[in-house]
Amino acid sequence: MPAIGDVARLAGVSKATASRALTGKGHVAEATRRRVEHAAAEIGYIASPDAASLVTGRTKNVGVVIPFVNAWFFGEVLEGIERALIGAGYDLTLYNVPPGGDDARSRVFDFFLARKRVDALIAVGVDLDEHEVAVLDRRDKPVLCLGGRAPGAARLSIDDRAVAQLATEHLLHLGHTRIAHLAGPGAAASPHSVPGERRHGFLEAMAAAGLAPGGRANIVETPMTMPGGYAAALQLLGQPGMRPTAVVACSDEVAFGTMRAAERLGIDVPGELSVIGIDGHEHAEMFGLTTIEQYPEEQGRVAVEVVLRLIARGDEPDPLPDSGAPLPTRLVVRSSTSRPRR
Amino acid sequence: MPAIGDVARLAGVSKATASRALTGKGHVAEATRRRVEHAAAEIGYIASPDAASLVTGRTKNVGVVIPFVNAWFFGEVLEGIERALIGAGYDLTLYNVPPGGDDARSRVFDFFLARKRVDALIAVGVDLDEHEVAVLDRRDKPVLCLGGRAPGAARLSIDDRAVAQLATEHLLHLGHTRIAHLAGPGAAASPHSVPGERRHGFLEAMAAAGLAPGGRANIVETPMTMPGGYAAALQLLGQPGMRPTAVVACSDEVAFGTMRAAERLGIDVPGELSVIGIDGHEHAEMFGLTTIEQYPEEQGRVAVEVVLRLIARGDEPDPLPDSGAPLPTRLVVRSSTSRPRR
DNA sequence: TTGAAAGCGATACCAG
DNA sequence: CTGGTATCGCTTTCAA
Repeated sequence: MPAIGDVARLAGVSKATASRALTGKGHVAEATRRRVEHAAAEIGYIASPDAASLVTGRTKNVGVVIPFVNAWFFGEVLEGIERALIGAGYDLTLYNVPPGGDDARSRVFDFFLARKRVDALIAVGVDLDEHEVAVLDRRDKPVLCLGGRAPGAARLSIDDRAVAQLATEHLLHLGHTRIAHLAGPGAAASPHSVPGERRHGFLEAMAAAGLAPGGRANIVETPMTMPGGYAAALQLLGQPGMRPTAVVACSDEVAFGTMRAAERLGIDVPGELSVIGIDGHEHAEMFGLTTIEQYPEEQGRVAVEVVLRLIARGDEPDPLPDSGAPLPTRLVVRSSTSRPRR
Repeated sequence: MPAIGDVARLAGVSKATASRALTGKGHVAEATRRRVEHAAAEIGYIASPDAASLVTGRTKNVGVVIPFVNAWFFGEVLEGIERALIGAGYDLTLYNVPPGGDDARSRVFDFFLARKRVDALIAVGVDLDEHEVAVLDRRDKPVLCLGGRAPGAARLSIDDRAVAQLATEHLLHLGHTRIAHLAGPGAAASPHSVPGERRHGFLEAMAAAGLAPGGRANIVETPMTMPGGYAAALQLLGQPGMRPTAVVACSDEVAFGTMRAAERLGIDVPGELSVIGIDGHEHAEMFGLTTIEQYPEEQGRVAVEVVLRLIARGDEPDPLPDSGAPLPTRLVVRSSTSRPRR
């Protein structure tokens, strides 16, 4: 296994020069650099990142903490992050931290992330507490939250409240008045979580239309999955009487479940029930789902961009793009929403 | 940032003893060990994995190469692998290598994996060529394939051919004779790929029943996604005449798309069309899909088990469990298959 | 059981 | 622009 000394010897230079030539840091005569590079190629030299990390303190490795891999939104984000990191020459170390898995979670933060294996952390859809941030901070590892929050950490996200508000307004403008919301887990309990913000946006839009919901029967919480949405929608639509004419689902997957439940119950969409989702899921078009698109893969890309800036910074101010403006979203109207039937 | 020297000093021992006490390798008096551990805890000592790797050559890190993150099967496998690795104290470095992304792929193998950052590689659903294996081999990194193949590497997989055969037989036994197959991409071109093996199993079962397909019209290749299955099924079912009465889909997602297409065309499932999938997707129950389950998360777990054995081995023979028997699968009959209508 | 010292493989400072 | 050398933090002989 050739080391840099071998390269140096073969090229007839010192290790120092070989290093400079290979890393590109420091000045080396063009001719020398070529000789070194040739030598390296010839013996198949590959630098040891461990040795380099040991002295530089940088690992060219970013950690990603994510609550699910197998949910569309998170999978897209992860792919986006991975692509961008690889493109920048960084490795991605994956930590799956599902909600409620507190033991696994503290293990990740106190054992894995406390070591110096990563240069930074991207936390996707997770709220970090002070202790967790402190662990990273003490080691000078920048933290970037995508979607979630962490005390004192950089943060990138869409405006969840505004998005839910817009979704609701879309239905209101169509003439609906009996609108229900399928909220994510913990929406009522954690007002600053993604489900909480979306629920808030829904309520705000309803209130602004003078439709303060009597009782909470028209908000049902559900896991943000298709079977979750299916079950919740059955519950919501099953009883006749004051059945809603429209549903704001907290995610496209929940919306798909809702459409499926409607079908099961013989309720026509959009004739008898309008459904709007949030996400821009890749299946939305196929199902004709009206939704508010966000762009998770692109979000992953941007997150990497920001985090690399955070790593490289010489202490510039806020490295967030667009001075921290929310990430872009877009309403896409399809065939799952229409005016309520007379 | 405390180093092992600090721990040693505080505990009143040498670095050597501190190291032995902390790593558990080598004999240390019980009393001494406790003193060292106390000292370490007191100053918040955390070992530098880089320094350790530099001398041991082990990184406690396993690379995972996977073609998709955002497809149910692969997401499950990835979660299973992650959980098992973390449980064993290993980091997981993720490399997403989509089919056809040859540039990205060679970058991963020749740049990222050629370095000594990982102790082993798990390749999920990817075939590796000799060069790619050689890169790892030369560095003594074991390779384990899950689903795919690599020359000379350990391999774990279900029996794809038998699975497709069984799926087809299920339909045959129900009395179907006009059975179509929605195959994965490259099924005809690459007989040893997963889609290829499944296609083969389908054809074998058909031939065994004396139903050698006239023409290839009853095998359509499609991306293994729901929209893919939808489009392919529209094409397959759209023309009346010799429309099949049953479909073997190469995956559950394709099966879902097929069911959706049938619905769109007003074809009743299972009355006019039986559909069987392969995977055991978490939505299968909700859609009433008959399928052959495999257990991707569990497969991930087993893969980790094997790969850790590969890393640790003192050159024992075949470290595959069950002497290389195929991974378990199970037929689950639901409401998407029935006897053909008279 | 413990300690002293020799590396592991690179980078970076300081001279020249 | 280039070379010598200290250094990063740990593990591991080799002796005691």
